[in-house]
Amino acid sequence: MLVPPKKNQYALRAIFELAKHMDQGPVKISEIAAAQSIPLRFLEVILNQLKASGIVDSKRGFYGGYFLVKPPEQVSVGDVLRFLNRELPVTDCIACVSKTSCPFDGRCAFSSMWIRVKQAAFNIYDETSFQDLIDREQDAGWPGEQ
Amino acid sequence: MLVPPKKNQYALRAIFELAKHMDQGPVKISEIAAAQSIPLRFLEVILNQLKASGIVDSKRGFYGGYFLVKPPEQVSVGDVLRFLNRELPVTDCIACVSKTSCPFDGRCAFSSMWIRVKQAAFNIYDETSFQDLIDREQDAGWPGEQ
DNA sequence: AATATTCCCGACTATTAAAGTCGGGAAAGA
DNA sequence: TCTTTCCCGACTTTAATAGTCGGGAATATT
Repeated sequence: MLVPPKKNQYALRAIFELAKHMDQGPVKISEIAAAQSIPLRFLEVILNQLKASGIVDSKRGFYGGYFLVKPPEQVSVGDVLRFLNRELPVTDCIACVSKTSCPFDGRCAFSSMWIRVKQAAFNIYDETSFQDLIDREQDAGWPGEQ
Repeated sequence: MLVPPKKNQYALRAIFELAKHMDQGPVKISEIAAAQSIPLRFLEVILNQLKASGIVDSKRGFYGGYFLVKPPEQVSVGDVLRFLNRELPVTDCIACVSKTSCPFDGRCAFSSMWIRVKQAAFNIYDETSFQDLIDREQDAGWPGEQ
Protein backbone atom coordinates (compact mmCIF):
# COMPACT_ATOMS: atom_id res chain seq x y z
CA MET A 1 0.00 0.00 0.00
CA LEU A 2 2.90 2.36 0.55
CA VAL A 3 5.18 0.96 -2.02
CA PRO A 4 5.48 2.07 -5.64
CA PRO A 5 3.99 -0.23 -8.26
CA LYS A 6 6.20 -2.54 -10.25
CA LYS A 7 6.85 -0.16 -13.06
CA ASN A 8 8.41 2.27 -10.61
CA GLN A 9 10.49 -0.44 -9.06
CA TYR A 10 11.71 -1.58 -12.45
CA ALA A 11 12.59 1.98 -13.40
CA LEU A 12 14.57 2.49 -10.22
CA ARG A 13 16.38 -0.79 -10.54
CA ALA A 14 17.21 -0.09 -14.16
CA ILE A 15 18.66 3.30 -13.36
CA PHE A 16 20.53 1.77 -10.46
CA GLU A 17 22.06 -0.64 -12.91
CA LEU A 18 23.03 2.19 -15.23
CA ALA A 19 24.54 4.03 -12.29
CA LYS A 20 26.75 1.05 -11.55
CA HIS A 21 28.10 1.20 -15.09
CA MET A 22 28.60 4.93 -15.28
CA ASP A 23 31.37 5.90 -17.69
CA GLN A 24 31.60 2.42 -19.15
CA GLY A 25 29.66 3.19 -22.27
CA PRO A 26 26.03 2.38 -23.03
CA VAL A 27 24.40 -0.61 -21.33
CA LYS A 28 22.10 -2.77 -23.43
CA ILE A 29 18.50 -3.24 -22.36
CA SER A 30 19.04 -6.96 -22.43
CA GLU A 31 21.87 -6.70 -19.90
CA ILE A 32 19.84 -4.54 -17.57
CA ALA A 33 16.88 -6.86 -17.83
CA ALA A 34 19.02 -9.86 -16.99
CA ALA A 35 20.84 -8.23 -14.10
CA GLN A 36 17.70 -6.88 -12.50
CA SER A 37 15.13 -9.55 -13.38
CA ILE A 38 12.95 -7.30 -15.44
CA PRO A 39 10.86 -8.50 -18.39
CA LEU A 40 12.79 -7.28 -21.41
CA ARG A 41 10.00 -6.03 -23.60
CA PHE A 42 8.47 -4.18 -20.69
CA LEU A 43 11.78 -2.59 -19.78
CA GLU A 44 12.05 -1.27 -23.31
CA VAL A 45 8.87 0.69 -22.74
CA ILE A 46 9.95 2.00 -19.37
CA LEU A 47 13.41 3.12 -20.37
CA ASN A 48 12.06 4.79 -23.43
CA GLN A 49 9.67 6.82 -21.31
CA LEU A 50 12.44 7.78 -18.96
CA LYS A 51 14.34 9.47 -21.72
CA ALA A 52 11.85 12.31 -21.59
CA SER A 53 12.94 13.01 -18.03
CA GLY A 54 16.47 13.84 -19.06
CA ILE A 55 17.79 11.34 -16.54
CA VAL A 56 18.85 8.77 -19.10
CA ASP A 57 19.70 8.82 -22.75
CA SER A 58 20.33 6.16 -25.34
CA LYS A 59 22.27 5.30 -28.41
CA ARG A 60 21.25 2.87 -31.12
CA GLY A 61 23.19 0.33 -33.10
CA PHE A 62 25.91 -2.13 -32.41
CA TYR A 63 27.49 -0.53 -29.41
CA GLY A 64 24.21 1.06 -28.43
CA GLY A 65 22.37 1.01 -25.16
CA TYR A 66 21.27 3.24 -22.33
CA PHE A 67 23.32 5.47 -20.09
CA LEU A 68 22.91 7.98 -17.31
CA VAL A 69 23.12 11.62 -18.32
CA LYS A 70 24.27 12.92 -14.95
CA PRO A 71 26.53 11.28 -12.37
CA PRO A 72 24.77 9.00 -9.86
CA GLU A 73 25.21 11.41 -6.98
CA GLN A 74 23.17 13.98 -8.86
CA VAL A 75 20.18 11.76 -9.49
CA SER A 76 17.78 10.97 -6.67
CA VAL A 77 15.05 8.41 -6.28
CA GLY A 78 12.70 11.34 -5.89
CA ASP A 79 13.61 12.60 -9.34
CA VAL A 80 12.57 9.33 -10.87
CA LEU A 81 9.39 8.83 -8.89
CA ARG A 82 8.31 12.36 -9.43
CA PHE A 83 8.75 12.00 -13.16
CA LEU A 84 6.92 8.71 -13.43
CA ASN A 85 4.08 9.86 -11.21
CA ARG A 86 3.85 13.42 -12.22
CA GLU A 87 0.98 15.30 -10.70
CA LEU A 88 -2.49 14.95 -11.98
CA PRO A 89 -4.49 18.07 -12.71
CA VAL A 90 -4.44 20.25 -9.59
CA THR A 91 -8.18 20.10 -9.21
CA ASP A 92 -7.88 16.57 -7.96
CA CYS A 93 -7.67 15.81 -4.27
CA ILE A 94 -4.37 14.31 -3.22
CA ALA A 95 -6.18 12.22 -0.67
CA CYS A 96 -8.32 10.52 -3.26
CA VAL A 97 -6.75 7.72 -5.13
CA SER A 98 -8.47 7.74 -8.45
CA LYS A 99 -8.63 10.58 -10.92
CA THR A 100 -12.19 11.29 -9.91
CA SER A 101 -12.41 14.39 -7.85
CA CYS A 102 -12.83 14.41 -4.09
CA PRO A 103 -16.42 14.38 -2.81
CA PHE A 104 -15.40 17.00 -0.27
CA ASP A 105 -13.41 19.20 -2.62
CA GLY A 106 -10.26 18.19 -0.81
CA ARG A 107 -11.52 19.79 2.35
CA CYS A 108 -11.80 16.75 4.51
CA ALA A 109 -10.26 16.31 7.92
CA PHE A 110 -7.73 13.89 6.48
CA SER A 111 -6.15 16.01 3.82
CA SER A 112 -3.44 17.58 5.94
CA MET A 113 -2.40 14.16 7.12
CA TRP A 114 -2.07 12.82 3.59
CA ILE A 115 0.00 15.81 2.65
CA ARG A 116 2.34 15.28 5.56
CA VAL A 117 2.79 11.63 4.70
CA LYS A 118 3.56 12.43 1.13
CA GLN A 119 6.11 15.01 2.17
CA ALA A 120 7.74 12.69 4.63
CA ALA A 121 8.12 10.07 1.94
CA PHE A 122 9.54 12.46 -0.61
CA ASN A 123 11.97 13.86 1.91
CA ILE A 124 13.47 10.41 2.01
CA TYR A 125 13.22 9.82 -1.72
CA ASP A 126 14.83 13.16 -2.47
CA GLU A 127 17.74 12.65 -0.18
CA THR A 128 18.51 9.22 -1.58
CA SER A 129 20.81 9.46 -4.59
CA PHE A 130 21.78 6.52 -6.73
CA GLN A 131 25.32 6.89 -5.49
CA ASP A 132 23.97 6.38 -1.97
CA LEU A 133 22.31 3.20 -3.12
CA ILE A 134 25.51 1.92 -4.67
CA ASP A 135 27.38 2.67 -1.47
CA ARG A 136 24.77 0.88 0.59
CA GLU A 137 24.94 -2.21 -1.52
CA GLN A 138 28.69 -2.31 -1.07
CA ASP A 139 28.54 -1.70 2.67
CA ALA A 140 26.15 -4.55 3.07
CA GLY A 141 28.57 -6.77 1.22
CA TRP A 142 25.96 -8.38 -0.97
CA PRO A 143 27.28 -10.14 -4.05
CA GLY A 144 25.63 -7.98 -6.73
CA GLU A 145 26.44 -9.76 -9.95
CA GLN A 146 28.85 -7.07 -11.21
CA MET B 1 0.86 5.95 -5.31
CA LEU B 2 1.39 6.88 -1.69
CA VAL B 3 -2.17 7.07 -0.69
CA PRO B 4 -4.27 4.22 0.68
CA PRO B 5 -6.71 2.66 -1.77
CA LYS B 6 -10.38 3.50 -1.62
CA LYS B 7 -11.33 0.80 0.78
CA ASN B 8 -8.95 2.24 3.33
CA GLN B 9 -10.25 5.71 2.78
CA TYR B 10 -13.81 4.53 3.20
CA ALA B 11 -12.91 2.73 6.39
CA LEU B 12 -11.25 5.80 7.83
CA ARG B 13 -14.08 8.08 6.86
CA ALA B 14 -16.63 5.68 8.32
CA ILE B 15 -14.80 5.49 11.62
CA PHE B 16 -14.41 9.23 11.58
CA GLU B 17 -18.16 9.48 11.25
CA LEU B 18 -18.67 7.10 14.15
CA ALA B 19 -16.24 9.15 16.20
CA LYS B 20 -18.33 12.22 15.62
CA HIS B 21 -21.34 10.41 17.06
CA MET B 22 -19.62 8.86 20.03
CA ASP B 23 -22.01 8.26 22.92
CA GLN B 24 -25.06 8.96 20.81
CA GLY B 25 -25.98 5.34 20.28
CA PRO B 26 -25.36 3.18 17.22
CA VAL B 27 -25.13 4.83 13.82
CA LYS B 28 -26.78 3.09 10.88
CA ILE B 29 -24.71 2.10 7.89
CA SER B 30 -27.06 4.05 5.68
CA GLU B 31 -26.37 7.24 7.61
CA ILE B 32 -22.64 6.77 7.45
CA ALA B 33 -22.81 6.03 3.75
CA ALA B 34 -24.82 9.16 3.10
CA ALA B 35 -22.67 11.44 5.24
CA GLN B 36 -19.42 10.21 3.78
CA SER B 37 -20.39 9.42 0.19
CA ILE B 38 -19.63 5.75 0.40
CA PRO B 39 -21.47 3.09 -1.62
CA LEU B 40 -23.77 1.47 0.91
CA ARG B 41 -23.37 -2.17 0.02
CA PHE B 42 -19.63 -1.81 -0.08
CA LEU B 43 -19.57 -0.09 3.28
CA GLU B 44 -21.45 -3.02 4.77
CA VAL B 45 -18.58 -5.26 3.80
CA ILE B 46 -15.95 -2.91 5.14
CA LEU B 47 -17.54 -2.23 8.49
CA ASN B 48 -18.19 -5.86 8.99
CA GLN B 49 -14.52 -6.62 8.50
CA LEU B 50 -13.55 -3.89 10.89
CA LYS B 51 -15.42 -5.57 13.72
CA ALA B 52 -12.64 -8.14 13.90
CA SER B 53 -10.23 -5.37 14.80
CA GLY B 54 -12.02 -4.52 18.00
CA ILE B 55 -12.22 -0.90 16.94
CA VAL B 56 -15.91 -0.92 16.16
CA ASP B 57 -18.84 -3.03 17.17
CA SER B 58 -22.42 -3.29 16.04
CA LYS B 59 -25.91 -4.01 17.15
CA ARG B 60 -28.73 -5.33 15.02
CA GLY B 61 -32.39 -4.51 14.84
CA PHE B 62 -34.47 -1.40 15.01
CA TYR B 63 -32.12 0.81 16.94
CA GLY B 64 -29.13 -0.99 15.59
CA GLY B 65 -26.05 0.32 13.89
CA TYR B 66 -22.34 0.67 14.36
CA PHE B 67 -20.42 2.35 17.15
CA LEU B 68 -16.88 2.93 18.32
CA VAL B 69 -15.66 0.67 21.10
CA LYS B 70 -13.05 3.07 22.46
CA PRO B 71 -13.14 6.87 22.66
CA PRO B 72 -11.85 8.70 19.56
CA GLU B 73 -8.66 9.84 21.27
CA GLN B 74 -7.69 6.23 21.80
CA VAL B 75 -8.05 5.15 18.20
CA SER B 76 -5.45 6.16 15.63
CA VAL B 77 -5.40 6.11 11.87
CA GLY B 78 -2.47 3.74 12.20
CA ASP B 79 -4.62 1.25 14.10
CA VAL B 80 -7.07 1.11 11.24
CA LEU B 81 -4.55 0.98 8.41
CA ARG B 82 -2.48 -1.63 10.15
CA PHE B 83 -5.50 -3.82 10.60
CA LEU B 84 -6.74 -3.49 7.04
CA ASN B 85 -3.31 -4.03 5.57
CA ARG B 86 -1.95 -6.52 7.99
CA GLU B 87 1.40 -7.91 7.08
CA LEU B 88 1.81 -10.56 4.51
CA PRO B 89 3.89 -13.60 5.35
CA VAL B 90 7.29 -12.41 6.56
CA THR B 91 9.10 -14.16 3.74
CA ASP B 92 7.86 -11.51 1.36
CA CYS B 93 9.96 -8.49 0.57
CA ILE B 94 8.44 -5.24 1.73
CA ALA B 95 9.87 -3.55 -1.29
CA CYS B 96 8.03 -5.76 -3.71
CA VAL B 97 4.47 -4.94 -4.39
CA SER B 98 2.90 -8.23 -5.20
CA LYS B 99 2.75 -11.30 -3.04
CA THR B 100 5.39 -12.93 -5.15
CA SER B 101 8.66 -13.02 -3.39
CA CYS B 102 11.51 -10.63 -4.08
CA PRO B 103 14.00 -11.70 -6.79
CA PHE B 104 16.77 -10.54 -4.48
CA ASP B 105 15.44 -12.07 -1.30
CA GLY B 106 14.77 -8.61 0.01
CA ARG B 107 18.47 -7.84 -0.05
CA CYS B 108 18.47 -5.12 -2.61
CA ALA B 109 19.99 -1.69 -2.20
CA PHE B 110 16.54 -0.19 -1.94
CA SER B 111 15.12 -2.12 0.94
CA SER B 112 16.33 0.12 3.73
CA MET B 113 14.81 3.10 1.96
CA TRP B 114 11.42 1.44 1.66
CA ILE B 115 11.52 0.58 5.31
CA ARG B 116 12.29 4.12 6.28
CA VAL B 117 9.47 5.47 4.16
CA LYS B 118 7.04 3.07 5.66
CA GLN B 119 8.12 4.01 9.15
CA ALA B 120 7.89 7.70 8.43
CA ALA B 121 4.35 7.23 7.18
CA PHE B 122 3.26 5.17 10.13
CA ASN B 123 4.77 7.62 12.57
CA ILE B 124 2.28 10.10 11.23
CA TYR B 125 -0.59 7.62 11.05
CA ASP B 126 0.03 6.48 14.60
CA GLU B 127 0.11 9.91 16.08
CA THR B 128 -3.13 10.91 14.40
CA SER B 129 -6.14 9.99 16.52
CA PHE B 130 -9.71 10.37 15.37
CA GLN B 131 -10.18 13.01 18.03
CA ASP B 132 -7.38 14.96 16.35
CA LEU B 133 -9.23 14.70 13.07
CA ILE B 134 -12.43 15.97 14.61
CA ASP B 135 -10.56 18.90 16.14
CA ARG B 136 -8.96 19.70 12.83
CA GLU B 137 -12.23 19.76 11.02
CA GLN B 138 -13.61 22.17 13.55
CA ASP B 139 -10.55 24.42 13.49
CA ALA B 140 -10.81 24.67 9.75
CA GLY B 141 -14.42 25.75 10.12
CA TRP B 142 -15.69 23.52 7.35
CA PRO B 143 -19.41 22.90 7.37
CA GLY B 144 -19.30 19.14 7.97
CA GLU B 145 -22.93 18.07 7.64
CA GLN B 146 -23.41 17.33 11.37
C1' DA C 1 26.41 -1.98 -49.80
C1' DA C 2 24.86 -5.46 -47.10
C1' DT C 3 24.30 -7.08 -42.62
C1' DA C 4 23.88 -7.45 -37.76
C1' DT C 5 22.63 -5.31 -33.73
C1' DT C 6 20.41 -2.28 -31.11
C1' DC C 7 16.93 0.98 -29.71
C1' DC C 8 12.20 2.82 -31.17
C1' DC C 9 7.22 3.14 -31.65
C1' DG C 10 2.42 2.20 -31.49
C1' DA C 11 -0.86 -0.74 -30.80
C1' DC C 12 -2.42 -4.67 -28.73
C1' DT C 13 -3.62 -8.36 -25.04
C1' DA C 14 -3.56 -10.36 -20.45
C1' DT C 15 -3.77 -10.37 -15.59
C1' DT C 16 -4.97 -8.93 -11.32
C1' DA C 17 -6.47 -6.39 -7.58
C1' DA C 18 -9.81 -3.48 -6.17
C1' DA C 19 -14.45 -2.00 -6.24
C1' DG C 20 -18.91 -2.75 -6.01
C1' DT C 21 -23.41 -5.71 -6.07
C1' DC C 22 -26.81 -9.04 -4.79
C1' DG C 23 -30.14 -12.31 -2.44
C1' DG C 24 -31.49 -14.02 1.24
C1' DG C 25 -30.74 -15.12 6.41
C1' DA C 26 -30.45 -13.74 11.51
C1' DA C 27 -30.87 -10.71 15.50
C1' DA C 28 -33.40 -7.19 17.93
C1' DG C 29 -36.80 -4.36 19.29
C1' DA C 30 -41.74 -2.46 18.59
C1' DT D 1 -45.32 -11.07 14.08
C1' DC D 2 -43.52 -7.48 11.57
C1' DT D 3 -40.10 -4.15 10.48
C1' DT D 4 -35.67 -2.69 10.65
C1' DT D 5 -31.22 -3.41 10.86
C1' DC D 6 -26.88 -5.87 10.47
C1' DC D 7 -24.80 -10.32 8.52
C1' DC D 8 -22.76 -13.53 5.20
C1' DG D 9 -21.05 -15.55 1.09
C1' DA D 10 -20.83 -15.55 -3.38
C1' DC D 11 -20.81 -13.08 -7.44
C1' DT D 12 -19.83 -9.36 -11.24
C1' DT D 13 -17.66 -5.33 -12.91
C1' DT D 14 -14.11 -2.14 -13.67
C1' DA D 15 -9.87 -0.11 -14.17
C1' DA D 16 -5.09 -0.06 -13.70
C1' DT D 17 -1.09 -2.34 -14.29
C1' DA D 18 1.69 -5.47 -16.51
C1' DG D 19 3.36 -7.42 -20.26
C1' DT D 20 3.67 -8.61 -25.48
C1' DC D 21 4.29 -8.10 -30.37
C1' DG D 22 5.62 -6.81 -35.23
C1' DG D 23 7.93 -4.22 -37.73
C1' DG D 24 10.69 0.27 -38.54
C1' DA D 25 14.93 3.35 -37.83
C1' DA D 26 19.65 4.28 -36.31
C1' DT D 27 24.41 2.84 -35.95
C1' DA D 28 28.37 0.43 -36.51
C1' DT D 29 30.96 -3.69 -38.72
C1' DT D 30 32.49 -6.25 -42.69
